[in-house]
Amino acid sequence: MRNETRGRMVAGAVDLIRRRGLNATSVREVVRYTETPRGSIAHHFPRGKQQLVEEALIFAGREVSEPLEKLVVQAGIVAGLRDFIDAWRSILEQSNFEAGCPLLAVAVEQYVGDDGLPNPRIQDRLLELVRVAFEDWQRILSTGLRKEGLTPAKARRLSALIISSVEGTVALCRAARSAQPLDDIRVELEALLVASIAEKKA
Amino acid sequence: MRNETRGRMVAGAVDLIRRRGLNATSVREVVRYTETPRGSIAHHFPRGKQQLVEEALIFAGREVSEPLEKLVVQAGIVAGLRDFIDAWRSILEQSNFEAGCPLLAVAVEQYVGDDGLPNPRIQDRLLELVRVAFEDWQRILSTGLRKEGLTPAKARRLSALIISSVEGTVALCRAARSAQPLDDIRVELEALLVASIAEKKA
DNA sequence: TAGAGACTATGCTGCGCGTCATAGTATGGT
DNA sequence: ACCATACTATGACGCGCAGCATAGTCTCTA
Repeated sequence: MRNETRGRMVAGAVDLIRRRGLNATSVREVVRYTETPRGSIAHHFPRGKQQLVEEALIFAGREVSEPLEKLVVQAGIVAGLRDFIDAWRSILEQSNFEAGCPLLAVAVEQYVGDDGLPNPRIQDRLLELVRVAFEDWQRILSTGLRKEGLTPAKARRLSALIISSVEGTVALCRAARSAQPLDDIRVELEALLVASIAEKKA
Repeated sequence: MRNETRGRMVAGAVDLIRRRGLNATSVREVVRYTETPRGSIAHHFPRGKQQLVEEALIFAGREVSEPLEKLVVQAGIVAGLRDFIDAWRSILEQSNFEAGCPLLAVAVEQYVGDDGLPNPRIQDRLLELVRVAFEDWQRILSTGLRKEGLTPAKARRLSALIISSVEGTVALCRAARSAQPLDDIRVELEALLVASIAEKKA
């Protein structure tokens, strides 16, 4: 009967990974945090923590890509960029600069199992999910840029710059406890986009 | 007494945090990894893991800023950027895309102590060190940009863009197991720098 | 050459972890 | 009424962890 408990657990895992990172997020903590029954974790996620994290990454990726795709298609790449950045600013400010991007957290850590050793098998699987999510975002931005007349290569490079600089800036903002870096790169990225589009149209 | 053990421990902590992240790096693992005596950890770092990590962050920050400053002063900002990016590419490729930036790792996680809970006191101290290191890098790049005639505000924004995009890209490269994103942003960042400088001189 | 201070060896405590096993409860269909 | 199935409750197991304490060893100097 597809209970809501499962969804709460996934969303809670996303939120904890955002804040603490991958290895600092234990399944027991997810259970406490979401006030869900501890006994249900093995029931809903028979493959344990690995499965919970996998679903969290997929969920987190979609949470970004779905609204982004809608906006880029409807309002164009510049509006899409602005919204992309604003969304991250909200996450930062509403968490008092304690929350970041769960995908970045997984990309920067290595999964270490209960034996205290990195598990390459699981690590590869998680990185694959991170890669797919980032590629998805990049595809969306890239498509929007090509609609403005940019070449595929230029669109690929610019969308890579957007994603990596925003991801990096979110981390910088956490360290600085300020959204200033986000404002700074927003100005530069917008100007760069506008210039690249104008140049192509000339 | 000129003991090398201490230095090996700090360097080992840097390397492990680079690969695994902050919370996946245990003091005992540092000792195993560096083949240093376990009993010496409490001797050289009386404040325990916190102190070891603090020194690792300072060390890692300097490891970047010192060669960067030299190069920017001697060869200018464009050469500095190129070298900055090349250095990160080396770290990625020589580790088979398993190592990243230890500062970023700390910025993205929360320090969780042996009680399994985040420790805000220690977290604040670590974030402060990360902030200082990033600010140092930014100061160096910013100074190089102002020497080319850019305004302070523009120099601040561009240097923020450089640092955050490179940091973000290093993470993306780990997920993609490829240096392609780094090449992509290098092209765009160099073009942006050259254009910004030329525009100012006109 | 003897002693002091720097360094190393090793075991203990208490804790949280992920996983598994077992038992209990609720609910919907027949 | 019954029972299968979905879900929840709880405890045990073995592990690695950080921190600490105690005892042993080395080395430089006085």
